[in-house]
Amino acid sequence: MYQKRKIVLEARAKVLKAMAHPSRLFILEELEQGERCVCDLTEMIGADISTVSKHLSVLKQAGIVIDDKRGNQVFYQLRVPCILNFFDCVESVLSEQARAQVACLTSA
Amino acid sequence: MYQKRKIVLEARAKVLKAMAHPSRLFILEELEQGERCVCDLTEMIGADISTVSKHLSVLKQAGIVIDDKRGNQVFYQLRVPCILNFFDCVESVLSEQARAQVACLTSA
DNA sequence: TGTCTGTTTGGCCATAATGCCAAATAGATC
DNA sequence: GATCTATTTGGCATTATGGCCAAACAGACA
Repeated sequence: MYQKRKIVLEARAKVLKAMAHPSRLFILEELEQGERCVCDLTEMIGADISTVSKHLSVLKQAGIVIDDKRGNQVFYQLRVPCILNFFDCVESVLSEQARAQVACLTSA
Repeated sequence: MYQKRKIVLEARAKVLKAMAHPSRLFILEELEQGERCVCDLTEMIGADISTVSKHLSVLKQAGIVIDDKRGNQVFYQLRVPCILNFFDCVESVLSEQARAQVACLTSA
């Protein structure tokens, strides 16, 4: 039952795992606007450039972004722009949580 | 720039992180069909029941599932069924990967 | 009450993720 | 070639995750 789907589910989990970090989500949102170089993203995030570079490599490894070296800069862009549509749903998880908390408070 | 969105992105990342495991994805797919007790899921997954219970608690903590104790069994169900719509997109990431690999092979 | 079944929790170990610094690499430009 | 800039990689410490076993807990039911 599970064994049969395991390969597929492992592949999906890998993509989700790559997205599951606030800095990487920020990068994806930013790339939704268009390509960005590592230095731009580094400045916006405010972490060490090596840290940002590693985040980008995680996203690249997962197949979510692609890179393009021009001159001595590397530009990253989304490979599959739909990736951010999901957040309507994630947000509904979060707003359900908020609603439940309010309900809990008002009933107390 | 990033600091302003950090809180929101951390919340989203938490939800994604909770989903980012093959057994937990399997659980979500299974719950899409309807509620399941821990014992059912444990048998399907084939891991220790304590392991499955912990996976369920991760999903519950993230607000993705809710539990309902009836008798001495605990039934879990999806709280936000849309959670699985996302996989059309995740699949497109994966199929892009596959396509790129084929392209790479044929050009070699 | 005793005990059986189903589930959760604590403890432990092995492995993976995060983030910084420092060093290596690659292009550009002098 | 020397050097400057942009980026990646290696190394390390810290923390989180995944999985099992054993123990605790909670209902059901004799």
